[in-house]
Amino acid sequence: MNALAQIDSPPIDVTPDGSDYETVRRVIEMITLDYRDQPSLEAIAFELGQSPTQLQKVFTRWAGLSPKAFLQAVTLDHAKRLLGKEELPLLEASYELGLSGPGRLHDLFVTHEAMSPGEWKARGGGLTIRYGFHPSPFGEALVMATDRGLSGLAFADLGQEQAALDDMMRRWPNAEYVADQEMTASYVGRVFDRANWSCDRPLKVVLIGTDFQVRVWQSLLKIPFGKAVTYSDVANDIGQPTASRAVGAAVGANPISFVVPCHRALGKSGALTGYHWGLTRKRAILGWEAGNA
DNA sequence: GGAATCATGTGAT
DNA sequence: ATCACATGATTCC
Repeated sequence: MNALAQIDSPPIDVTPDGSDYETVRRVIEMITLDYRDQPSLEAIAFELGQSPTQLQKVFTRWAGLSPKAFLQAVTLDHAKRLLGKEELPLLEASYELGLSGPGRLHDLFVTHEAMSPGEWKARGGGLTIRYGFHPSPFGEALVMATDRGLSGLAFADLGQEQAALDDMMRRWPNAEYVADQEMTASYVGRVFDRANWSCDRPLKVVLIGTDFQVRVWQSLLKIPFGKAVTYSDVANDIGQPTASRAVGAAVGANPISFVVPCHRALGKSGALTGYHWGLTRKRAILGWEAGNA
């Protein structure tokens, strides 16, 4: 092999193929679980059966940060910095439930559309939802879409795909589900490849939830890339300052992870309080954003 | 710094 | 009605 062979993978941007994530996931897990004894890079590499340099390389390619810098990026200290910086762009054009409207709400250009109350009550009845699994930078992604747009995005660790699918199907039990990898594949490229983010055609997203939930999710969409807010910030933003706990519940019910950036909601102390698809993944996404901001 | 405790709004049963 | 929460503030160690 010649010297060029080692740059066979394009250095531009993160590869959307999910191959690095399993490694990264375990590193993050070890670092945060045993943060008391601060395992060295060597110790981690040994545990994973890899050489330190190899590990370093994989991690940096994935995160845009060295493991050390990454670790720093997910500490309380840094999280607090993400918080204080920017207020939500208070109450920009509000959207009526059931009405659709475009808006520049995310670095990923998104138009969202909410279900009408009637459609919500039907629990997905009369709706056809197509779904498929695809590798993503954060593990296997389950993508769901109606003919109106993206309606669900979930993550699964290896072997947990069925559980993720069950979880998602429970939300709209009366919908008809059709496996359709081909159809969902187009969304994966749009969502996980940043090169496609700020381009011509906005990503269409369908918010299926109660009135309150949809308001919370719309609020989340306003948080810029690499920034974060607290649950009470969101509560304020939707005009119910005492409802921060309810906001937490609604954030937790977010069906379109990553696109609706529920990972950018933190506790007031800056602590990562919870994530439906695992705290490790929340750290991973936040850290990845820190490295790619 | 925690741990315990309270007020709290929403959504599911 | 009642219960479980991805909260937050307060009040103790």
